[in-house]
Amino acid sequence: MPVTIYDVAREAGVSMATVSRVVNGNPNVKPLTRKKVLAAIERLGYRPNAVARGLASKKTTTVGVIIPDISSLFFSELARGIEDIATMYKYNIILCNSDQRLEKELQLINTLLEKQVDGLLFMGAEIKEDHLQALTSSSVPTVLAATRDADNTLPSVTIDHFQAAYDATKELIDHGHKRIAMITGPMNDPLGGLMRYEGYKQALQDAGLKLDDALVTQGNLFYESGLRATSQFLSLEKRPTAVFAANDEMAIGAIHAAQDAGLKVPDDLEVIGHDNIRLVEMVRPRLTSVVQPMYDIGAVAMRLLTKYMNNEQVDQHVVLLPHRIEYRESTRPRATATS
Amino acid sequence: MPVTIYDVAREAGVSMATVSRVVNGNPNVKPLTRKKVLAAIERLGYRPNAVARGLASKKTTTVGVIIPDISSLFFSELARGIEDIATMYKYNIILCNSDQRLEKELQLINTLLEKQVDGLLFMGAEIKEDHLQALTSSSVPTVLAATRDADNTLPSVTIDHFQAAYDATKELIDHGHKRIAMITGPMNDPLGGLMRYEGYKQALQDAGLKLDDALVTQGNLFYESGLRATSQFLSLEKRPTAVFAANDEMAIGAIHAAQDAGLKVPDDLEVIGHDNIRLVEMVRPRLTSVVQPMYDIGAVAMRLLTKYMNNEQVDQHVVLLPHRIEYRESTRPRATATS
DNA sequence: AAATAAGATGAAAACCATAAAATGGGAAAG
DNA sequence: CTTTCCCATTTTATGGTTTTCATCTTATTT
Repeated sequence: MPVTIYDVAREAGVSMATVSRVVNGNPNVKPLTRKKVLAAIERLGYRPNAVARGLASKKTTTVGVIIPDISSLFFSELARGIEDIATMYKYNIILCNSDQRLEKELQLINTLLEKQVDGLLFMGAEIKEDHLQALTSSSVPTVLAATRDADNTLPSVTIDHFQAAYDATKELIDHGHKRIAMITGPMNDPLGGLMRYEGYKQALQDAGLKLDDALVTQGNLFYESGLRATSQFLSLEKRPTAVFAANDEMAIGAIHAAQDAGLKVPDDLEVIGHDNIRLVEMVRPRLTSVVQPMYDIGAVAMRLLTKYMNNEQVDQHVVLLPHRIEYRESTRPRATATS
Repeated sequence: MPVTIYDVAREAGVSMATVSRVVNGNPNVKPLTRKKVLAAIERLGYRPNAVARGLASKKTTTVGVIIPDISSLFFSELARGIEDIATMYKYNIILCNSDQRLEKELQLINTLLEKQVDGLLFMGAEIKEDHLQALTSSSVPTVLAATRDADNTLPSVTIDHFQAAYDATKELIDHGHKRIAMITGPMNDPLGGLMRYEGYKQALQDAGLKLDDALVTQGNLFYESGLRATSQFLSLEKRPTAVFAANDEMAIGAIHAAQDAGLKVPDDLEVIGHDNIRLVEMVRPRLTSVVQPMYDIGAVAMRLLTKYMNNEQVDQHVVLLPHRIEYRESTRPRATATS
């Protein structure tokens, strides 16, 4: 039977209320009393029971995190950002993998609410009506990280995926390419899939290039699919001379497909990836990539959540973090203004 | 104000005890009563409060997971194994990053025990007396994953690191190499650092090769350090012709260092990595690596923990999972028995 | 010195569930 | 027709805190 606050009270010759005050750093305690209590705590090896505390205070200092797959480089980086900030604000994290399966996501939301989390951080692709309903079925604050719902009902932290894809494509266009392929993400993902594709299309259109459906393939974000898509591109009669991939893993697949076909990157094929995961430094040539600041997205999302949990004023509930392109050797040196 | 079990009881015209039974699937409830209760739950949108339940039942169905760094490919894979099995057994996971800092580790153990986790899963390098003491300061079952304490006091799940390193080195020896370099992990890590080094040494010794200190460098497990270590090796007068790296990231660094120096892998330099993380498929040439089944280690560790949490009989508290070498193109084809 | 304010402490209720003990009704056993 | 047993259910106690609210000290003001 573990030591309770009552035992400490008896040992110190005070009431439990006083012990509680000492433990919680309430200033209204005489120094001498505090000392006695602290001594008793030490002597007995008292360890507060957070469950009891949670029941009494209706706060668990725990937030639920629903993530598609923690073993993905992308999400694990995000998770680290979340956890770091959570720690900073004295929260713990219950981490759950959803594999982006709707049913599981809904069930997880429910489980986490049962566990009385103080807040919820949700990552996933599409946010459906079901999600919204489940997430608002209690008054627990929720923040979306690296995703958004269509109507911006919920607070969210993302980058501007349309613009990011636009910029990447524009960069390739500026390099003089006319045939630019794209390996998209799953199109049921409104941001990472659809939005990036839209940005690509828009950039082509603005440059007066016409979209060639043969140069667009939907990938599944994994290396293999980038490899496959690209070797298919390269088997075309009219090959692309540049590839924009919706994530880095596929982009690396693209590089290797080119190399396997005896082509040089970037000379014969330029490649731009997306996300700038740590992998980009571990390929030859190193991969030029659109920086999506995963860690920061996680960190900012968590910070935002703490504000909601503390009823702080929030002026912007939809946060767009800046993106940029990190240039490496999978693209040719940038055209500096020359004649 | 949320709906409580009491509200449901009133609505259904029964006592809270009966509601509790229905919610917990206790069979001793008349079908009609169960139906009434279920209807009331539905009508009121009742959601059990897991904190209250935890206080009353002294079980939280939550386990604490202390991991060095979730953003590492190695550990995130492990974490996924843990989480999958946890889910299977209806547990949730509180995930904490320790960065392998002793102070933080101890503090996390304490926090998790305060939160009344039903079990603890610990990952880290060295297990010191402090750890043991903190981990046994309560009677919460603990399992070590991918690490062990020196005396095997605690249950653990690992592979045989000595043997794994021995095998990898032996493989290179069998390829006829006389100068085999090693990039070790941090030596304060008894398993991933020291043990692998010991295995390497033993293999050399058994083959009658003598250890050359110039061919051993301590790395920090990151890509860069593999890159640096190898380019240093290659600047030696008497170059190594093969490299064994204590993890894959460093091994990939080794490959690139060789390539940057104009050498061919595996023709001029054979490289073997360790862990077989997903990255090994994303380099050219693809990396031969010692398979450390991260996912399985996590899964088995979690399974073991569930046994302890349910007071099941455990016959082996120190589990060694099998390892093997996965051959790819960074090593030459294996010598099949020829003349 | 009296009145008042402020600070320190304690007693008891509340938090929401589970667990153990008690109750009542009906069936089987004697 | 009791007695015993079983089943479904209720009653009561319990878990370990925090949180009012009341009380008692002590300090401050006039």
